Amino acid sequence: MKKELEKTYSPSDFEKRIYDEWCEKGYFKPSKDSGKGSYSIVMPPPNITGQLHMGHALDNTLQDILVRYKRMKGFSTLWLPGTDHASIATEAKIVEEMKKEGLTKDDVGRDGFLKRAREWNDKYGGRIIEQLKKMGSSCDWDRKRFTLDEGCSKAVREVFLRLYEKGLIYRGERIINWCPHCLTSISDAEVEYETQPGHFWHIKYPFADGSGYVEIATTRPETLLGDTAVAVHPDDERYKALVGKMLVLPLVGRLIPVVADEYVDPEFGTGCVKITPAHDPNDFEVGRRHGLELINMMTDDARITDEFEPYAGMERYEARDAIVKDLEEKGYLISVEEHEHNVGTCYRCGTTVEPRASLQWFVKMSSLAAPAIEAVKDGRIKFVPERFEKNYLRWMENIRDWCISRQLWWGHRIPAYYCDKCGRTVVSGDKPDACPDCGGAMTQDPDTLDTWFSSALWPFSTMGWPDSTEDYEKFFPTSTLVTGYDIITFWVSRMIFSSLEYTGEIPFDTVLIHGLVRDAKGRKMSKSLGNGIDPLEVIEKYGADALRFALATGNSPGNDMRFSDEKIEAARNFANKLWNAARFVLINLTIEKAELPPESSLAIEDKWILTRFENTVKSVTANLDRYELGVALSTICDFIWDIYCDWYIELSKASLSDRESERGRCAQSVLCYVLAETLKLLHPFMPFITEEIYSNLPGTSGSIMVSDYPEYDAALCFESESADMEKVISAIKAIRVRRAEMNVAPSRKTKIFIVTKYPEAFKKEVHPFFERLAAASEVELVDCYEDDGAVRIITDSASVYIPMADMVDFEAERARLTEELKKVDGEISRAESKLSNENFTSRAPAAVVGAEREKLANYKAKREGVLEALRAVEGK
RNA sequence: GGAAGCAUAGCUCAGUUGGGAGAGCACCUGCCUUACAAGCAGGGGGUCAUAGGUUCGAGCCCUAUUGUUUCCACCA
Repeated sequence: MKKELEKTYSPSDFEKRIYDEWCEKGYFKPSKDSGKGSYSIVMPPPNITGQLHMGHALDNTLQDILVRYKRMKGFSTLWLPGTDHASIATEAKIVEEMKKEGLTKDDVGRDGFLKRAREWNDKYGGRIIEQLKKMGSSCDWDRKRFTLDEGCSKAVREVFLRLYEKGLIYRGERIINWCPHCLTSISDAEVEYETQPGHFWHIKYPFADGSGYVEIATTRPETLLGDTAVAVHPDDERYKALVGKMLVLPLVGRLIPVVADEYVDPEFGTGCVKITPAHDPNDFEVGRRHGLELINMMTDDARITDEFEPYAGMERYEARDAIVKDLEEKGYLISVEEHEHNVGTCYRCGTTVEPRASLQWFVKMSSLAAPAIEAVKDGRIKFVPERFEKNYLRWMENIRDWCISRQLWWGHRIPAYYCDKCGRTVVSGDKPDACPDCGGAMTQDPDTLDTWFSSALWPFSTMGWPDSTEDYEKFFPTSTLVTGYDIITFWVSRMIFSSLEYTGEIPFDTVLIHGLVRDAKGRKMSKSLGNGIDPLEVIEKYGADALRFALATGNSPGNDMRFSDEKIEAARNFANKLWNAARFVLINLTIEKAELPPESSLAIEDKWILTRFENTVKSVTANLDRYELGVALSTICDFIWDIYCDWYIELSKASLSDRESERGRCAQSVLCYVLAETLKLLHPFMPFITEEIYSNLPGTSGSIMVSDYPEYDAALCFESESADMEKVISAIKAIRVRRAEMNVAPSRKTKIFIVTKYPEAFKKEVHPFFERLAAASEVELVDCYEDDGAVRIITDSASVYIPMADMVDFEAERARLTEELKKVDGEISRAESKLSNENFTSRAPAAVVGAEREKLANYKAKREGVLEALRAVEGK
């Protein structure tokens, strides 16, 4: 026995219960292959430090929509979840936590630290997963993975070894971006540039022989401590003679040469550049070409090193001030200009990064990038929307080697071992017992790998690679990757080249890109602004379905969206509307099961709603297949609200007045059938409410989750009857408009006469519609009507007369009809001129021309009606 | 410096291969009508940034301009 729904939509009453049922019944697991093939998504793994925010909510809503849709379509569907160890972010949290106890990393040691990190992961790592469940995410949780678990670690080691053996991983001293706060190197992609006001200091570098000086300009005067040359352009006539001369480095006294190098732009500044090879990537290259010394003048935490008294130990900006002051006092400072420049900052902590020469591990990118570029160019991997391909390609085509080593403990430790005695390097999955050369003891590299190194393997490491597993065979390559445009470079690009290199296959065929969720004012949600909206609070207050609706609608792929109370309320209101429509249906139900009646029993309004429904199915599936999720959802929403509720339910009330009649039972069946099918259409978007209602409908068995998604069925399209029903609807609307214009109280029911071309068969069916929906006390269909004291309503298919002599102002009526005639005439001439254009009729598609002809005919028919009405009021 | 997006109703945004401009919210007028006031019925409101072009036909395609946002690169 089905129960009635509660009076008010209260999602918290059932969302949890339903989710638990789904889990228990194993609906999130991939079904056996039904011949349709498989569909798989790997979840972008949220950081274990993370709490669910709107970005996750959006990302996961989109994935769940796709996954639920494909599952109902019959694909063997897998959505594989997991979390990311997020080395820098997590390590920073642990360090912070230890600081409260007065401890540092060195105090607890590597093992002690990792123990703490693992404990931290056990405690908080699952938090975001639980939060994702509240969204309704239909992931196979039993397959949940972690970027630092055994399988992922194995994949990482395998990849490192393979790349090393191919010579694609190397260790070398290069300029890298150093974060003095996180105390680690970071990759180029992890640097964010921001424009800051600064200065341009012009400084004298005197010649050693006392013959004057050169003027250089710099934004970072403190780096002069590390200068090992001054460079000029080889063709610069001003300085040609100076090349090879020696300069005395101010404050330091070191002798440095003037060198000639093409890198210098003679037009910029003074044309003389101080060269600090250890602290600038360009200077590093210049230094290499000229065999200059690398002088590292800063410590890990960006203080001046001991050899540079009196600045030793000073923090870098403090040293800058001191050095400028000394330069000025000693007469080296020529001038200071205001200068805006871009400063690189750490994407994690915002600290200004320090370019710094350092011994690190790198991935050689050029040969890896080529196939990754090709895969996108030749269309094997598609971006939605397409424009992000350019973004991706530009980055890939200009890629530089990837610095992968991090001076952190929380992460995959680099599988490289160095001989304590002879320094021999061995890269191996297991620790070698002794040096193969000299038998000395081996020590493992203390560094770990960039978090993104393991994320890059995610689509296949989670499927069991490098082993050949059942999941790998069935679900890899995956189908769709859903992610934000902000991590295309970090992650998407790296998955693509990794997958092609190691598995020989693309990791996914489509990348669905979404934008950022912003606040109501369009600002980025951030902790510091305090403008973040907590998805969990939204779920608490409005329900997960409303949140999902708000996130899935009203925006298009790749564009940022604003989230506001208004939006979530509108979403909740829609859920409430659907809830109440379902209540109406259930309240009126006496039938035990809702089979669709045979065509012969269907009334005109039944055929109409079925036709409208089928057309909705057609466009919704087309939209879904093109990743137009927002359009699909609003189409469903419009169908439910504007078509099903506002018209079909209202029309059905006439039939339901006698529920036990054949007509009444038929109406119940159609109400139920269309509702159930519509719920299926909506289910991927709003899984909870659809399940809750569906399970209460008669004749349904099992979960809506595993029901078949509606397929377009031409047999249920009754175009001609449907078109006739539309005519009745437009007549009802026209009557409502006239009544509203004339301020006729809704309570005042009036008799109406209709002169119409409705097909005979329908004439007897339409009375109740006008009675209920157009405030008619009585309806009479007549061949002609000749009462002058009536309100006239003219549509292209009917003329309606309402005898309300007291309401008729003939003057106004004449004016209105004249106005209407003018309008109709305008339309007729517009249509006629279009149709008389030979170019239009011969070149436009036949359907378009046909539609235009039909419009013309309708306008002409309406014109007749208006003319007739005008004659009637003429002279009154 | 390079590239891309956006510009449509008062606000926030849709607009699916080019075929008569839409929604939500806000506003105005009526309404407790056999579910729903988180609602119903009706209404006002747009030179689709500007200027050209292609086309029988342009919000949509092309070019330029203006405003705006973002990404990439980075010359000291």
